[in-house]
Amino acid sequence: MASIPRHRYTAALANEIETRWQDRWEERRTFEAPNPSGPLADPARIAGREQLFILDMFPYPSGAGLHVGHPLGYIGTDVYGRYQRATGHNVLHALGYDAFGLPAEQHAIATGVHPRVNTEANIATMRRQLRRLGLAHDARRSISTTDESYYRWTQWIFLRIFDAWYDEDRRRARPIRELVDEWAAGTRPTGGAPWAELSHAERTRLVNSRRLAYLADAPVNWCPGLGTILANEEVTAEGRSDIGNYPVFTRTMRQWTLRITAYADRLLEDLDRLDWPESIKLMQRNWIGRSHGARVRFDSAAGPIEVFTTRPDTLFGATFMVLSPEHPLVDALTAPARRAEVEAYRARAGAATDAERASADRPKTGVPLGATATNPVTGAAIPVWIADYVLMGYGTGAIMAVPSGDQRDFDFARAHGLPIVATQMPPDAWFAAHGLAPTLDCAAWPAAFVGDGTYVQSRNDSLVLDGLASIDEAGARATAWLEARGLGRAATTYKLRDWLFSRQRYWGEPFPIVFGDDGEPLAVPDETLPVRLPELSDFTPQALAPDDERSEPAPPLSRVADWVGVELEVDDPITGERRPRARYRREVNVMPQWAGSCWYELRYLDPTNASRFVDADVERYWMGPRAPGHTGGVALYVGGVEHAVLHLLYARFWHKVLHDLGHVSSEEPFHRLFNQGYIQAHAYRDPRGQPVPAAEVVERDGAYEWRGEPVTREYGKMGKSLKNVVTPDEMYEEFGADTFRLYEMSMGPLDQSRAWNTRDVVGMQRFLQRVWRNVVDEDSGEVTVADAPAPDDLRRALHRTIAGVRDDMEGLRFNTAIAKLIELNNALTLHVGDRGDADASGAARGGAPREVVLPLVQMLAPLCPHVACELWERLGRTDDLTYAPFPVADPAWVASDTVEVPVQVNGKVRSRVVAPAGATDDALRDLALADERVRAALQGAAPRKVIVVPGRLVNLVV
RNA sequence: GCCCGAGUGGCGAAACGGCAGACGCGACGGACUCAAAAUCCGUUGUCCGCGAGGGCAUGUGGGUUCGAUUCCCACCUCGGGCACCA
Repeated sequence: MASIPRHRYTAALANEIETRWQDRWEERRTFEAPNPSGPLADPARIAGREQLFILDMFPYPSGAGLHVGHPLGYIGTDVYGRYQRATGHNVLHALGYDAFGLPAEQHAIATGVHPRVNTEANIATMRRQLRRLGLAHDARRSISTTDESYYRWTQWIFLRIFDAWYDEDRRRARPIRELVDEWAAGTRPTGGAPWAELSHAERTRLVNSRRLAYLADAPVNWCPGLGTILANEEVTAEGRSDIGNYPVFTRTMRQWTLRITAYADRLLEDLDRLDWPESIKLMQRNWIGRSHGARVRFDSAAGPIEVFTTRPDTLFGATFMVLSPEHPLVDALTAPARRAEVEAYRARAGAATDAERASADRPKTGVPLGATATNPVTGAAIPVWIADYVLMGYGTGAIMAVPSGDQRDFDFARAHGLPIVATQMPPDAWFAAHGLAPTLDCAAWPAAFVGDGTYVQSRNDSLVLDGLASIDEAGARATAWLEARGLGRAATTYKLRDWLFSRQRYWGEPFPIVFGDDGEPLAVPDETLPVRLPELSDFTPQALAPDDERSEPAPPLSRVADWVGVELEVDDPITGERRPRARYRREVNVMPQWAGSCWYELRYLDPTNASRFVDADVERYWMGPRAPGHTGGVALYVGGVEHAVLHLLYARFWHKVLHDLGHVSSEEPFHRLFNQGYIQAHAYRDPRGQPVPAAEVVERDGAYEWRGEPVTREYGKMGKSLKNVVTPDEMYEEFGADTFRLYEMSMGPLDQSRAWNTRDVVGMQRFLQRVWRNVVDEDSGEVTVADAPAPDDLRRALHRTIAGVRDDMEGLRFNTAIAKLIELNNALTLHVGDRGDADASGAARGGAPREVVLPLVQMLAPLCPHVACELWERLGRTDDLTYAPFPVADPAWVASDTVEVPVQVNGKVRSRVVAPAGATDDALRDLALADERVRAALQGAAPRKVIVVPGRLVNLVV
């Protein structure tokens, strides 16, 4: 041990430096970002600096603690933020905690510790672990969604949504009072009986039915295993809960629902204005699932049946109809002779879980109702069936079946012997691909034909599609024909459903809603917020068997009688006047996990504001639109891809409501989104399949062993159960935070997933040791830099590095920025000479030039700030490195006077020539032709063609 | 099934259509050490050759181009999303 030089940059020294600088940053409040006004204002520090709001998806405070994968994105934003501070920006960067919701509550139930106790302990642990990472966060702005001072405003925003309706004409939300006023004034039809003829109760129900937050009896995802309903987005394709993997059943219940579908078009169209990864935009587009087509009326004995179709052009091929088993007209249409069979089928369909109904490749079942409907273009009476492949929740819950043009209908027709009529002649290639001669006899077809084909057998007295060849044109003609006769109209349908917003749990925001005797919801007055979540000693949901579909939700809050009953003065939604004090019953459901994350970025801006959720000027400063047409929003939002259709859709929706109602200037919450990858790890199992500690596995000749026993390797997430967790604390201990940060950033592009390899971390530690050694003598601790100017080649390397690193930092390419800095330091080391053997010899060579060392340290600062600050100070700088202007490349030194140009013969590199920078094409060609090796390669032949890329390459084509 | 994305040394990865493999790990050789660790220096895609040098190489097969890891088409493999959405 004595042989290690006293002043070597070891983990111990790194730890000492890091904790010292972390304390100093905190004392000096280095990372506090000033607001333009309000309690966090500091106009002097804002002047001349452009604002920049960068954001991480905030974590939920897990009891499991952090592993090395968690901070990847946080380090990325920290590096970017520190770089932007050095380029003169006023950077807002903070981190809060998403602490309400099912994960925290499930954990609390498992451990028997109250979620608040748990949550607070976990937040404290995470704060400590993250502080040790040296993140440049403004600590004043950290919030937890469970703080009363926070969820008070979550409730307040909910009330704004409750008190709003969507005006389709103006394409925006408006206060519900304006709707009441327009109805009362008679300027807007109610869609039913005139306002004046309605009773107060009827008016209340009408108004409530139009709110953006409404109670509705609707099919919901009931999950007895969790004791709550779930949003569609929280249910997996297998029909199980995202959390806990319990069965989910479809049940009709009266639940809070948010009218996100009103925003479907804007959520879809505004994606085009966002700087987001295309893949995420695509996922949101698919989730919203807008389809254009037509609604068409088919008359039946029980009244008109309306269908939605994207292919009105194929109406002539509609040979039967299929209704969803839950369709309201099924009863009326069912012939007495068919009733028993229909009822049996409906019962079976109802009992099937979503999982069973979801698999697309199972046989198409269904039963006929014994009724017919009239095809509006052919006048034919076609049979009506029910089948579970038609879903009540999409379109109208009924379809016209065109077996020749839709594979599902084709399968169904084949299974049940229903007629198939072609309306298009498929192209010859289609038949050829199926090994078939062209024919209109669909009995010979192996599948439905979907695509452009010439229309046939598609005409009646007044509508002729025959001879057309385009789906769009034929569809437009058919739709126009239907519209002219009142039989249908162009229509748009979405996959997106309204957002089921209540949970029968304890650990969430209580609704700021009470009920009177009529059972209609009423908003509690704003000034009574927050509606506090009562402290319960028994917070567990009632134990329900996960498979018991018939169980009933029992929200824990319903057990708190003195909380549920409340005496209040509330405003009458119809008159707008305050009612006399009376007794009400509180809503006992709570909001879902996603509520708090729908607006948290706004609270970072103004965390202490007691009179508004965020000050308008402060919001405009940080998030306002940057130019006409700009959506505004966070400048850079970094997080995992798993929230593509959950948090990211919900937050956009809330933000748009707030924008419509004039509460925020930005139209979108997150202007630029970046998805960081995941850090994964190898895990190892012994021959019995038991995971063994990954850290103790050794590799021998390409195989893996643990305690002499062969083990198998797999790859996946880090987790306790796989015994492959590596924690940041271990990395701090073994290498220091700077090395850890550098390693994570050097592993590859930030948006790519990669495998953790503790073995590789040492590379970055060696790099920092070499940098350190170029500045500080390892034995004496003396700073050894020289004031003499750097030689030209070193200076050139410096300026090229500066230009490259700036580029990489802007583009979040930290891995290549680090590679460039290592190269520069290697060049510097070469210049200083091998100092491994002597102290005097290094000094004799004059040490590393200060003009290179200082910018190198500055460029390192965003990546490994502690050691950079330490070196900066040891180099005699007394100014704050965090705000020292980032080095600027001198173009004169980025270019060099000579360039080495590769010479190709027929596209293969045969030689290189050195030419002056800016040499003409002719000069380059002559140099190339004069080259010995080129002449050998040409073997006396004269090039037929010469391609010269100035400064880059010569290619001689023989 | 449909829709995205990705395939480059032993490993993580670089490369505005222009020198494939920067940078790091590992491995091998050396220095220092009684020794080991740590650190430092050198070599390291692959094949042929003593060498100078040359051949082959970016999942596979085609194409565009003077020139393709990069652009286009088809296929294979892996990863992700959606999944009876009419």
